[in-house]
Amino acid sequence: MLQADPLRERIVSLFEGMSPQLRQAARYIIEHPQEVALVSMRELARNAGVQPSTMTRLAKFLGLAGYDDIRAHHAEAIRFRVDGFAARAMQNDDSEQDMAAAQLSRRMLQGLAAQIARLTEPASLERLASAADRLAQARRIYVLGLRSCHSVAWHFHYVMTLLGEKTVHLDGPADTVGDGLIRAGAEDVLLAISINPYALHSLELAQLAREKGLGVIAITDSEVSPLVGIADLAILCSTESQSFFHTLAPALAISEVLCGLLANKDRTAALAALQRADRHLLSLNTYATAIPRRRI
Amino acid sequence: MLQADPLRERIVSLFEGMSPQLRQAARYIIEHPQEVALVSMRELARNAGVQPSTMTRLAKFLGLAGYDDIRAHHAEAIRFRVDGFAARAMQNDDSEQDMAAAQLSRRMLQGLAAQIARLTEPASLERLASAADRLAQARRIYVLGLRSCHSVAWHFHYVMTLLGEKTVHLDGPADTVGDGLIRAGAEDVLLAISINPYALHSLELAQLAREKGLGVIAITDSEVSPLVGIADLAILCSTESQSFFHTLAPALAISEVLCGLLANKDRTAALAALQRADRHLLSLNTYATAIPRRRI
DNA sequence: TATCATATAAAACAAATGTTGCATTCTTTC
DNA sequence: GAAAGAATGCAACATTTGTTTTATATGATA
Repeated sequence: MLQADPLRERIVSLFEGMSPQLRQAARYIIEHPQEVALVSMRELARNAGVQPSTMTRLAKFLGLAGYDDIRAHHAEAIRFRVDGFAARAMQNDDSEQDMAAAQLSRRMLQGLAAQIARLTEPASLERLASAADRLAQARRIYVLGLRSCHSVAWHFHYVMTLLGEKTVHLDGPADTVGDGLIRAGAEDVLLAISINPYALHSLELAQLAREKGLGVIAITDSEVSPLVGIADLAILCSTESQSFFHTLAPALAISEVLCGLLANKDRTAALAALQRADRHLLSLNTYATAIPRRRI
Repeated sequence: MLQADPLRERIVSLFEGMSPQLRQAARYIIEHPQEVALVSMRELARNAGVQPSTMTRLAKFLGLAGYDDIRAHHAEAIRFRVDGFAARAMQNDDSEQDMAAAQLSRRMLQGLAAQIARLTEPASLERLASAADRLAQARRIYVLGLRSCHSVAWHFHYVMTLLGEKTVHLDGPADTVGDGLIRAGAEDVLLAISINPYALHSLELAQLAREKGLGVIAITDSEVSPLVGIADLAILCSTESQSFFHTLAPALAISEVLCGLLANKDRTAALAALQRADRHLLSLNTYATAIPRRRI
C-alpha cells in the first residue's frame, strides 16, 4: 500500500472510463489484491460477482495481454513483500516517537479490535444466539437507543428494514420517543441499547415495555447495568477506549451480528428481500452508479 | 513463519522416512513456501526438479487428500501474514449454508476485529492524523452521512457536541438535509461519510460543498469511491462482513479515533468541556443514577 | 543371478482454467 | 420510435491443471 504499484494506479486512473461490470471487477481486485494471486480467475470472478469473461475484458481494457498478467503482477507483489512487511513494522516503531497522533490512533484501534475479538468468547456467542432466536420469534421488534446509543439503534433498524417491516425504531422529536410502543404487546420484543451513563428515558421505556408484557433484550455495558434487571437477556459489550470518550464500536458490532444471525435464519428469504430493496432504491435513483453530477 | 506451522513441522518430522524424490519435493516446498501458493503444481514440480506426480504422492504421504491441501495451507499462511491476524476472517463462504449461529457470530466478529486492526497500517494512521489536523483547523465541521452512514455521522456529531459547538449535522426531514450548508464557507470543512452503494445525495452535497470552497474529508470504502475524487483527503475503511450486509464498525471506529485525536489536541479544554456537558445533563436529570422507577 | 518389492518416469485422464465468439440486453443518437 | 452501438451474459473452445494408471528402472534379498 505504501510502495508505488503501477498496475493499481493504472486501474484507479482508468476506473472512471470503465463500464459497470468492469468497475465491479476492478474494485474487487483493488480491495483484495492478495486474493488475485491466491485463487483462480473463475473463483475471483465469482467472489467479485462478475462473469469470468469480465476479468479477461478488464485485463485487455488495461492494455494487458490477458488475465494472467494481472495475476502475475499480484503474485510478484506478494513475493516482493515477503520481508517488506517486517521492515515496515520496524519503521513504524521508529517514527512512532514523534508522531503522537499516530500512536494514539494505533492504541485506540488496537483496543477496539481487541474488544470486538473478545466478544467471541463462548458466553457471548451463546447470548447472541439466544437473542437472535428471541428476536426471530417476535412479531415485531421495537428498537430503542437514545443519545450516544442512537447510532446503534438506528443502524440495527436500518439494516432490518432492508429485510422487512419487522422493526419499529423508537425515536422522534417533541418527546414522542415512546409513542411507538402504543400498540406493542406480549408478542413483541424490545431491543434496548444503553450504556453508562444510562439515559433515564431509555430505562423508563424499557420498564414500561416490560410491564406491557414485551420481551426485553438489552445491549449494554455491564453486568450491573440497570438494564440487566429489566431485560430477559442482556448482551454485554465493553465501551472503554483509550480516549476521553466511550466507544460504541463493540455495541455496533453486536447489533450487526444480530442482523446477520437473523438474516441467516432464512437465507433465501433474506436474499429475496434484499433484492427487492435493491430494486426499489434503484428505481428511486437513490444510489449513484456513475460519477456524480450535481443536479442544477 | 513466526507462528507454529503444523504442516511444515509434519513435513520436517516425516522427512527421514521419505524416498529421494519425495525428499527433493519436500525440501523445495519447505524452502519456498510462498511459491507453493503462487504457482501451479506442475510449475512447482518443474522448479523443484521433480515429476508432477511426486507432488501428489507427497501430499498423500503426508496424510492429506491431495496436493490442493498443500496449496490451500500455504495460501492461508500468506493471507495470515499479510492481514495480521485477519487470517481466518476473509476466507469466503462455500459451506456456511446452515452454519451454527455461534460459528457465524464468531466469524463475523473476528472479521470485524481484523478489519479494525488493519486500520493501524502506517498509511491509514497518517491519513487519520492529517484529517484530524484539518478538522481541528476548521471553523466549523459539517457532518454528512446518509442512509447506512447516518449512524456514523450522527455518532461523530454527538460526541463532538460534548466538546463544543463546532459541528453541524447535515440531516433533516422534508428534504432539508443540505440546508445546513447555507452559511458554510471556505473556512469550514465537510466530513462526508459514504460507502458503496453511494447515496447520490451525499455525493451531490459533497460536490456542492467543494464548489462553495469548503475542505472535504471523506470516510469511504475504496480508492475508487466517487468521494475520493471530490475530497481533499479520504480515509478508507473496509466494509466487508461475513454476512449479507456491509459493516460500519470500521467506519465508526475511524470516526471515534478522529474524535479522540481532536480532543487530544487540547486535553484540558476537552476535559473542561466534558465536565460542563456533564453538569448540564445532570441538571436536566438526563441520566439515571439509581435503578429506574417510572414516572407516573 | 533371479526374484521381488519399491521407486520413479511417462502417459492417459477427467476436471478446471482462461479465452473467445455469439446472442441478448441495455443505451444512446438521430 | 427506430437503428446503431456498447455492454453483458452465456456457452463452446482449446489449454492446462492435478490425479491416476501403466510401464520402466532400481535395489535389496535369497
